[in-house]
Amino acid sequence: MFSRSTEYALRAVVFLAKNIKEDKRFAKKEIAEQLGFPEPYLAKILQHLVRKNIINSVKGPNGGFYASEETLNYSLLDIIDANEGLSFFSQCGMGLVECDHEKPCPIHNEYDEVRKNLYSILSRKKINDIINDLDEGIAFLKFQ
Amino acid sequence: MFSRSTEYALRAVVFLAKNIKEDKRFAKKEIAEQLGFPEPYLAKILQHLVRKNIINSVKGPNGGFYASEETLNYSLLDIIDANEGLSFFSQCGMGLVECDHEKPCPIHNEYDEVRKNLYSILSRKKINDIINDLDEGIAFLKFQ
DNA sequence: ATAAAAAGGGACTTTTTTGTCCTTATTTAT
DNA sequence: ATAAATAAGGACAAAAAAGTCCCTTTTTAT
Repeated sequence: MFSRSTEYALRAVVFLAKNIKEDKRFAKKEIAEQLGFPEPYLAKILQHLVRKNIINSVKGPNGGFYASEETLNYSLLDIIDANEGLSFFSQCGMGLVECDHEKPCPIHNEYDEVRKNLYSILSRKKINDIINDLDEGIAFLKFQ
Repeated sequence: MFSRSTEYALRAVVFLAKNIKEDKRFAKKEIAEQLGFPEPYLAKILQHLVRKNIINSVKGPNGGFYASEETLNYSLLDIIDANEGLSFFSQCGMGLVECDHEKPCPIHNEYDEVRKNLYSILSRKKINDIINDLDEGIAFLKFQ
């Protein structure tokens, strides 16, 4: 549904948020190993998330990436937006440029409903909620 | 949401179905012009749809591509399936291999609901329904 | 001050998707 | 039979996405 970089970003943010208590910085190498992602590519994605203020980083020895309280307050939609934008939620399902409520394409209304639903789910769900679900054993995320 | 080739396929099938009454074969050139698609690439997609029996073709003078009564009975999901398969509807939103109802990832349930909804919409909606919507002026599809 | 450990950033490579070109096979009309 | 019009199909090219490499900057510990 979303691009691979967005998936990497989602999982990396959740990983960092899950370890927020440790008060520790995670080197890209460690994150890449834990999540099984290609390290240099992950580095790009992490850097991007830092520039967007979703996570934080410190250079130098004992430096690395980490989540802050702010991180916990971002929604999944914020992370998707930071990575690939939100055009997904407005583009016509048949690839038409001219397709809107006035002149809907044959699947406009159905798509719109689905997308609005997804949008609302993703914007309501904060990183914090996900951490809670993981802690309570309602959700699972196998790192490695 | 779906790949560009899938969008091309959807629109090409609707175009042919809309002109089913004409009892005419449309050369790839004509279809490409009407829809504004790159002709050789569209040709590939049309050939593929023919192999999947979704549309028909005849070689030689006065040959071309055309929709049959069978075409009208295919659903949008059938066309998506013919083009890119249905992995979209089973893949985890966070890119996890191990994610199912037993061990759901943090967004599994929400995604699942959205996808099931979309799946049911797309499998119910037949090409015939789309043609009816277009004829009745409920939906619009600007060719060219 | 210096060395080492980290992120930052740019250029490059590979893979996938999209798009093009050219030749072959088939069909029709003459 | 032959020529022309068409789809079929394979090889190639360009663009986009994913992934890699290497050098620079910053920070920390000594």
